[in-house]
Amino acid sequence: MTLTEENYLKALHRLSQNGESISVKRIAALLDIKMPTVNSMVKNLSEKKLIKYEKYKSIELTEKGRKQALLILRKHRLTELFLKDVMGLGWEEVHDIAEQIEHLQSDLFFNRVDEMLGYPKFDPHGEPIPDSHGRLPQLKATPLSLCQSGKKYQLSGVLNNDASFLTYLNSVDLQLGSQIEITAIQEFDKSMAVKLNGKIKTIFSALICQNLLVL
Amino acid sequence: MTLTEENYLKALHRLSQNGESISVKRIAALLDIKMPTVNSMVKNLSEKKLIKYEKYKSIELTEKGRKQALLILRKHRLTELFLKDVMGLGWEEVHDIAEQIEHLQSDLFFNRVDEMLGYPKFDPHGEPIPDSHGRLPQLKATPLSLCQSGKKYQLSGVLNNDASFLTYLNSVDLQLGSQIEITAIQEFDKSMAVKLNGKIKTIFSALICQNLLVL
DNA sequence: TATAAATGTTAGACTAGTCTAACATTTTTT
DNA sequence: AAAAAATGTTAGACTAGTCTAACATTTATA
Ligand SMILES: [Mn+2]
Ligand SMILES: [Mn+2]
Ligand SMILES: [Mn+2]
Ligand SMILES: [Mn+2]
Repeated sequence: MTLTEENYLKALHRLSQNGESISVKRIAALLDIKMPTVNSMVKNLSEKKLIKYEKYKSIELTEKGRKQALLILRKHRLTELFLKDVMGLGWEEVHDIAEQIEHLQSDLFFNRVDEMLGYPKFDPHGEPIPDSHGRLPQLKATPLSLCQSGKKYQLSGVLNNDASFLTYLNSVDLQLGSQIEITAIQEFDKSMAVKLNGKIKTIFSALICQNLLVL
Repeated sequence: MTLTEENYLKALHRLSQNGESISVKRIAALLDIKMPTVNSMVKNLSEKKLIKYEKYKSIELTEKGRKQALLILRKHRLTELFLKDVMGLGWEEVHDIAEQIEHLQSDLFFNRVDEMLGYPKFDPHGEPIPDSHGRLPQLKATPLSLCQSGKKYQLSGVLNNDASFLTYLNSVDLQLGSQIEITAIQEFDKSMAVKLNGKIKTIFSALICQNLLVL
């Protein structure tokens, strides 16, 4: 598989995550590529039996395609954790580098990464790492935006990996495992007053709350 | 620069090493690509002022092209040392992976690699690592094939990075820094009887001797 | 020095991946 | 149900990188 095909497969997998059906339009938007280009790649992936496709119908990954996607995701997430835990980079710095290293062809390399990290289950953003057969454990964290006032939660993941978001979390000392107590919820804009790690008090906008996963 | 252009530049640099002049034929042979393909890439690199080229004349890297080549070589060699010293791979395993990682675009990544390794000067095969300005220290090791009988030397580099060669050296416990004593030289085939690390006695063929650099 | 061999170049074709412009189908709105 | 909007497809062009076949130039040999 080419690097381009791998990136399409990853996009396809991501779009199939929230139950919604996959359209040419959505793939094009996610990859910032024009629809006719996507259309021709869709035909190509279909010929390779990586997706199920009929003209004007919505697109689905085949079992084969889904497995391929998950194996690339595995390399991406292992790499991110390696960059953070072994090389000491911040969780806001690792994604762009992993986006390149995920295409590396070397079992030797990734097996060693996996081994050095102690066969980890989660990446630096709390996302589960598929196993070497492409199996993905489901996790049951909920977005902070659906949580109740007065209760205490633990940060278990983030749904947005933009450096600007993660750097903001750094600035309020929030990491995976940090405690978040909701002290009040604003009716009007759904913003939350929170106490972090029992210390910092601040306000989270609705958008921030939607992107924080807690247990 | 594209990955392909980077690989051509590296090849050009390598061919310019032993003083010989660079021909389309030699580039084609080294990269296992046909001459007309090389010809068109040569025109392309020439337009980008990375090489000096006139029809039917021999090819030279410009200062700009040479610097680019050395910066890629820097990434290659830093990566090889990282794979060996940080990740524990063997010197016979690192080249192929480095061939891929050398094309990564991330100063952050390579600066961190450099830092973790303590700003090293040599790669796992004894080759000097160009500095971040593309400057390359010259080293004055000599091939074992030019050395004298009865003297003791120290292995400082290898001129061949094939896994088969390096694995052979592993099998006789030879690493960078190992002692090699020449006990006799065969007139007929220039093979050498050697004592390694004061222990193992064996015979090195002329081809092996040509590929070992010593001080 | 004339011929042959080696090397280099041009021309034209092909694939992967991208685009724009035009056309087709499906979905939504009126 | 008709018209309009949204979405999807086709056709055709372009670039990077590769190839083969044919032609040109330089170098070596007789
Ligand atoms: Mn990521
Ligand atoms: Mn990628
Ligand atoms: Mn190497
Ligand atoms: Mn390379």
